[in-house]
Amino acid sequence: MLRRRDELQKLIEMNINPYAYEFPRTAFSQDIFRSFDDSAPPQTVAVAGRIMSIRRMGKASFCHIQDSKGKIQIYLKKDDLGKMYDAFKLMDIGDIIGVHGFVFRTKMGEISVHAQRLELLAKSLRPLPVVKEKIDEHGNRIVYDPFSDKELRYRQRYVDLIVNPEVRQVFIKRAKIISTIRKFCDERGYLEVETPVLQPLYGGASARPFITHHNALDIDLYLRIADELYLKRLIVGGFDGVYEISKDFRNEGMDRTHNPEFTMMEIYVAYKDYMWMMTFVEELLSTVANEVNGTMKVTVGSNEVDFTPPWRRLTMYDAIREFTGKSLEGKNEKELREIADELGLEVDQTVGIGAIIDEIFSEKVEPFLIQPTIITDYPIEMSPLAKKHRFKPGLVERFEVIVNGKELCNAFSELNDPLDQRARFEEQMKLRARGDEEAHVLDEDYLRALEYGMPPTAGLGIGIDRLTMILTNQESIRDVILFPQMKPER
RNA sequence: GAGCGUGUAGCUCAGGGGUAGAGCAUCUGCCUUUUAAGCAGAGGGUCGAUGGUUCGAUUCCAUCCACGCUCACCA
Repeated sequence: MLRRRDELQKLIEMNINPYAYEFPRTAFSQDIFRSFDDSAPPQTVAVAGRIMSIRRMGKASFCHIQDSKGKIQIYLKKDDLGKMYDAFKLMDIGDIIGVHGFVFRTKMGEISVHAQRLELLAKSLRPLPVVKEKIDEHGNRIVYDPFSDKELRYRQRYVDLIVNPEVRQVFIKRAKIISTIRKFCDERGYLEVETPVLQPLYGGASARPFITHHNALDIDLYLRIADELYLKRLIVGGFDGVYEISKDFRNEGMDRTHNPEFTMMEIYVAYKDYMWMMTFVEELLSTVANEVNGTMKVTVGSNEVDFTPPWRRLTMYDAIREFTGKSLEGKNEKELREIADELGLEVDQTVGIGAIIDEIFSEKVEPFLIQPTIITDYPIEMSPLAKKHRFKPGLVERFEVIVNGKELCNAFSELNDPLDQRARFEEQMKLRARGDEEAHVLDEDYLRALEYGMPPTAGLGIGIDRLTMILTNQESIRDVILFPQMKPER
């Protein structure tokens, strides 16, 4: 750092502004490679980027600069640059430069830019973790001593992005996923809306909220745990389809698949039911997979996941029967506990039928569903916002999409009977009174909205972070969130 | 929240009760087509923090902090 300060001072003394105002770039690295032609006259370009390596040989040097699309080699000669070549001697890996020059091919065959003019655009004062690499005879990129410390990578994501180009690709894909979802929904006429992040009551999911305080009103507000209840209010208001892609916040543990703030896409479509939504989500996710990776198939860890529709659909009971040989249909709580016991599962004594079934499913079925699978018809106890099944008592019209052993989407035929909804909320309040901090809160205004009448509606939620994990083959949510939550540095 | 593990130079890592090591990076010199450039030389560390044991601790012990993995929790 001190040395670089000295260099900075010397550059200033040479009458060079180390922090330029702009640079008239005409080309990116990759575009130059694409358009290069050995037989054509040399093309003049202006490129800019960060110096990533330097090879000095007295009165001539090579360096690689990195721009947003890749790297390109620059050849600098004292004969061509004069005073600026001396300035170049004061430049380091990490500095951002602009180069005017012509494109040529070196003796070693690398397409490079022969610098005719050099400008310093930003002097770097902090040494970059230098990653050396070479391409072996098979064309594989070998990286020596990569910048791999996860704590540093997450805390200083800017450095991670500079040094680890594959990280950049993950976030480019993430943006593509979101823009594809948006385009897909817009094309079908659904309206993108924004609903409150700060809510006087939180709802739409089972989770503990973050609480904050509004000074002027002197009231506590909650950061939303879901968008659901506000979006359905908009269906009451007469929109045919509304969707929102936004951050939700849940005040719970963090691990490989959970970050306290995460991105959710929710969509509600009037006059549709969950059967319609199954086809919708198949089309949506297969389109997204195809747009992002150019194929419906994606490698996730040691599995290959194929999003080509149609996906397998089976009921939760059938899935449990298939994977455990046990039939849960019509069983009472005592019988279910016995079955759970036989399967070697420990189920808390206080929980009800729904939770026992959910436990069996989560442990014995879900992890083994690798290909996209639609699991339908969940126990009513777990789903206070879903409509009762039209002919299966005790169940609701709900489905989840399981991919690579994890829940990716959750959808229902939305409950639009205000009296039933009130009864369900009251059940939740009883759970809350018994100490379940994650039980839903009764929302009088939401009930009032339903009392005005909500058309039959299908709703869907997709965890964008988890979707990104699958489509980019990342095993931690922290690798698909630019700035994941960390404890403060001390 | 629990268990296990990690923390040493800018980065990646060795080491080990007696004042600290490598490669790359950095600095100096040579080098006008190099590419993990090369050659010769040099500098760089509160060994995560705080206590304890010891003549002596970076090393052993305890506590704390941060991170990772697994589990628990979690739609």
